[in-house]
Amino acid sequence: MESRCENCIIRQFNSLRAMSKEELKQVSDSKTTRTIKKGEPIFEEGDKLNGVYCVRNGVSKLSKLSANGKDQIVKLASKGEVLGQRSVISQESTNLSAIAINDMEVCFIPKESINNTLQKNPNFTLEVLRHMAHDLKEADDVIVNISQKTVKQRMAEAFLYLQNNFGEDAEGYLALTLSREDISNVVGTATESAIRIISEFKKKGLIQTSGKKIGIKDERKLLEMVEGF
Amino acid sequence: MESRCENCIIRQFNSLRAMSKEELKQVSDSKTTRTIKKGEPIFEEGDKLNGVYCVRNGVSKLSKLSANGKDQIVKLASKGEVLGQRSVISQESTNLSAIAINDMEVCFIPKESINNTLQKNPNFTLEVLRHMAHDLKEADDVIVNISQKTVKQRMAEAFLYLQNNFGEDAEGYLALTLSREDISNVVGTATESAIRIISEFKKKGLIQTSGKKIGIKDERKLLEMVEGF
DNA sequence: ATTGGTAACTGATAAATATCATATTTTTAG
DNA sequence: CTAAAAATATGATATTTATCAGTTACCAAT
Repeated sequence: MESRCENCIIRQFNSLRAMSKEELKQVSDSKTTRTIKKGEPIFEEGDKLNGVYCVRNGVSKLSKLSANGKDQIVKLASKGEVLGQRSVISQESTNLSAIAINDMEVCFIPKESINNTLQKNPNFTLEVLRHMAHDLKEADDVIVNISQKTVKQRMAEAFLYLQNNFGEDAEGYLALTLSREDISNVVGTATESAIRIISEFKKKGLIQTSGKKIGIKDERKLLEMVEGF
Repeated sequence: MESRCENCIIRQFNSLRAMSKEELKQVSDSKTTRTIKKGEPIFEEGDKLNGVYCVRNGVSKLSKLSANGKDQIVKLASKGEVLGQRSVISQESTNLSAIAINDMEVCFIPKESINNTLQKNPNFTLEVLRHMAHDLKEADDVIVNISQKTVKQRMAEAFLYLQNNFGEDAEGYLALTLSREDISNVVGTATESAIRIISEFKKKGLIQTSGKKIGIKDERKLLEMVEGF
């Protein structure tokens, strides 16, 4: 049998922690759990969402496809993140696709449960609001980064970001392994350019690689590079 | 004497319309009005804000300065927009500066009034949340635009944006006149590049200029350019 | 009206980045 | 295990964009 939201640890990381016992019970009764295989979409750009997805396991990329077939990854979401919130709140179709980077387990919560709580529980609404304020700040920072930093700086930043947010494995490689293409889509550059810079960083001893895995060897130099030295 | 918020038409355009009579009265009693001259800041990056600013007149640019002295304009805010909301909600210092593009009149509303209402009036909170969801969506779109479109495409888009959001004057020039530097900071490019593209568009008959004023002559071609034809 | 300062503009060049072609390695499907 | 497909890698080149240098136009203050 599926576990109940009331006992879910994940909840501690997101706005659902501001729900009352009764509200959580309702959510738990209406939720369904889904597994998504690596590479499969949870939802796609333009979809009308009937609820939100709470990530229990795995990582999803939120991205938008352009006319020329490239897509830009706007955010990487992992355990505890709630996907589709914005779309449900503003009652519009999503502007982003959510695609699994590795195998995932998510809980689908129908929008009625969310909207209901938004109407009645100011604490919950405020919590969601705080979360969104944070996301907005981050998005603004990304805008400034992309337009003011070079590809090399953004690559360095991306590795540090991955280290800070997803950690490292026992051998010192980044715990979240992205394809070169995904890396280039996070950074906003051509795949070949990303690969070239990886080679360069490796040659300079800033990082090490093993297959597609990447490990940070000289954090300080990477940081300096981000700052523009 | 200053006008009262209860009678303020501006309010219709922002989340303050969700306030109750009593809440509005409190806001009105605690607010102060300020005029800001063209070029002057309302607040600057890193400031701790003690409240929000409701724009009554004029236009402000929200931007962030980088180490190398360039700044990126993230948003243009005009009549009805509330500045500093995010910062007050997340209780952090602002990550953006707000600088007047032309002479402005703004109402300062102490954060206590806002926080108080956020705690007590779910409708208001929800309204603010909806607004922020919209801003976040726009920010995501900007990210994708900057990374996937050429400078030329973004320039074309900027002119159309200015037309749609600020309109035209009697002679068909964009009602909001930005300096070439501000245009380049919206688009995220070097000032010289922006100027060059303006010259090119003019030569091609897409726009016309008169001093620093710019008028759109061939909207359809600009649109096609944005789409990548 | 003159002057000084700033913004707009233009050309030449350099630097950054994308694209195309192709080789090599890794992964996947049968 | 092996063939085919996909991902990674690298070189050559083209394109885009930034930078630097210098000129011209415009506005503000005496």
